[in-house]
Amino acid sequence: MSETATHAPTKVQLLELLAAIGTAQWREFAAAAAQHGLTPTQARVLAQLDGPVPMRGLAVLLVCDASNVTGIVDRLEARELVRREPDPADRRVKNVVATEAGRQVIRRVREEMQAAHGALDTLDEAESATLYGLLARLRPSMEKG
Amino acid sequence: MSETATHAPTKVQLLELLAAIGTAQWREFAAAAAQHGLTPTQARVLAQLDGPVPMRGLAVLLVCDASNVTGIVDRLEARELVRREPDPADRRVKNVVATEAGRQVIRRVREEMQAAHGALDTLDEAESATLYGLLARLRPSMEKG
DNA sequence: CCCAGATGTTTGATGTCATCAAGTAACTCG
DNA sequence: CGAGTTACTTGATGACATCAAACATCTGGG
Repeated sequence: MSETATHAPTKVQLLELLAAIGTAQWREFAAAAAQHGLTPTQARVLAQLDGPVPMRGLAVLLVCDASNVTGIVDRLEARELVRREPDPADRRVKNVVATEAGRQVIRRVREEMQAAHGALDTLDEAESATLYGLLARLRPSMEKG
Repeated sequence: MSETATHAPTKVQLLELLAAIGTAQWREFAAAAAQHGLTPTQARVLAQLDGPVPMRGLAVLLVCDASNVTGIVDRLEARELVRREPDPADRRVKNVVATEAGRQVIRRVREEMQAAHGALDTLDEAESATLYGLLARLRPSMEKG
């Protein structure tokens, strides 16, 4: 049998395993970002920019102070990966938009992440589906805090 | 049986889900650490200190420059959560040991993490075992990088 | 035994991220 | 309109992170 299911793990073991995988993934992301001269935080911001996002919105997404976002976007803008546009509806807000260069860079970072992940190929379709289902059930209570 | 298995998710979806759970877990860890006046990094160091660990060893565990560890341990030592002891076998190395206070603090941080995690109670034993098995298989290739 | 090279730790310079407090401009609503 | 909220920025400060360089100590081959 698939000896996938071993004995019942403790909560702690499961949490530690999740943590280990989480940090491994984070390190890969950081490494991929670094290859393009980005800090992990900068890459994270770029990853959020599907469309225009106000500064405040970024602060919410990153769960950090708004004043922090100013600096991060400053540095991204200095490298032309991002642009600040005035919001037509509210003159207080500035919307952040990825430039073409910015979109390309983050796309490459994502590609490298996937490439590095033959990891998932060790699972067949049924297993992926099972894993996905279990994790999806875990997610909401993990995010509640 | 468990109708946990939905349709086959894409690799990307699965990776994003893992990432979401990873950051949720990280944020909880950071929050728990903060309640005891620790930065996430400081808490992470304390978590490694089951026994004496040389500075260099910490740098390896944290995957960072050795000079960085100096500062982190300086701050922990200033708060008496940690001590530097000379290594009897090699006079170059200094072993870092958690003080009693240090052990207590990190124990509480861990407790708060678990408490916050009724998350895992949504899984029955069989499901936990399955999840653990699948994640355990994923882990090695994720860490290869 | 002894010296050249490797290793462990620290210091100093620099840059990014994080917070908080305060300031300015613009919106909202009674 | 004016009081209060909201969006963004600036400035101060502290924790991480890296690199380069200094220093003491270990190690191995001659």
